[in-house]
Amino acid sequence: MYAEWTRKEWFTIGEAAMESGITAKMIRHYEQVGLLPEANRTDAGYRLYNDRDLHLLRFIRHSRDLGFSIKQIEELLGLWQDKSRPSREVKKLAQSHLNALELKIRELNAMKAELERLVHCCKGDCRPDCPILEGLAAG
Amino acid sequence: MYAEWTRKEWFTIGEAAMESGITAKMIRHYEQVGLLPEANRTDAGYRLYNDRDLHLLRFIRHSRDLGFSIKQIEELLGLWQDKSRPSREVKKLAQSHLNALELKIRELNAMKAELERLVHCCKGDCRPDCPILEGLAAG
DNA sequence: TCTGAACCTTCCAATCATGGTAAGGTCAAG
DNA sequence: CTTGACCTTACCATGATTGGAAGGTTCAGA
Repeated sequence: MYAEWTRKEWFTIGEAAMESGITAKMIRHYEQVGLLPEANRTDAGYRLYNDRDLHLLRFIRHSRDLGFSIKQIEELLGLWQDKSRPSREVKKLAQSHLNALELKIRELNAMKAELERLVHCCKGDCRPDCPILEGLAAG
Repeated sequence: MYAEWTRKEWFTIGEAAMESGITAKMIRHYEQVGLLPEANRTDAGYRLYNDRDLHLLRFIRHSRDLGFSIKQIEELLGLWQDKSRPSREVKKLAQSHLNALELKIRELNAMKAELERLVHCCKGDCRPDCPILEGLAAG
């Protein structure tokens, strides 16, 4: 009955993709750019992933979901694997990304406000008068 | 005294760049991808721009500032130059971009909220315990 | 008239994360 | 033994922008 208690040990890239939520395409890409170590291979050359690898992939996916760049994730991975990191460094990195996010949000909100203003002024009927175009022409 | 009342008629690409706020590099690029018509040239091959061109460039710049894509600006320019457009079409285009903006803002705000949560939990000192890394590892 | 700085030209390449395709090898089930 | 679903590599495309290289032009000052 041992087998029933043993989890699957090795996963193909497709299975790893399903498990992690990262496409097989991107997993290969991450390996190529050095974000991931070279994967184990079968004799035929198929990539094989184990639980540790999946853990890593999930970490990457969650980092991407929060909008971290590949370069930042590389740093995060380094800190994650360094058991003696000062949490200060992680926080600094996260805070810096948070600032970038906030800046981007402010920019988009400014665009949104201005665009809303124009859109609300435009009747949107069959006639050609259009405050949106006038606004774009005038600045 | 005629000259005093006559504005400058022709601008080099560098001057047009200063006037419009679009870099010379991008003006050439926009011409190449068909957003701008081919510019007039001097005998030596230098591009020349007049007031109409500058007006066009400013329109493009304001559209970019509101986050419209090149393809959308192409459509906006078509509508702008079509004196018989129905304003409905302009409004539809603008509204669609507005929706995209709002979606993006929601996504970024979700990232921001989650990241803020993690950052607030992290002491950021010299010790290795880090809720940020734990959060990324756990999802 | 020469010279040098500040322009201009074209072409090619990089960025970032992702998607797509093609041409081929591998594997398990029928 | 075939079929279909997987895997492999390699190359190209997206979108907006930026960068550089290598070379021609313009203009002001010596």
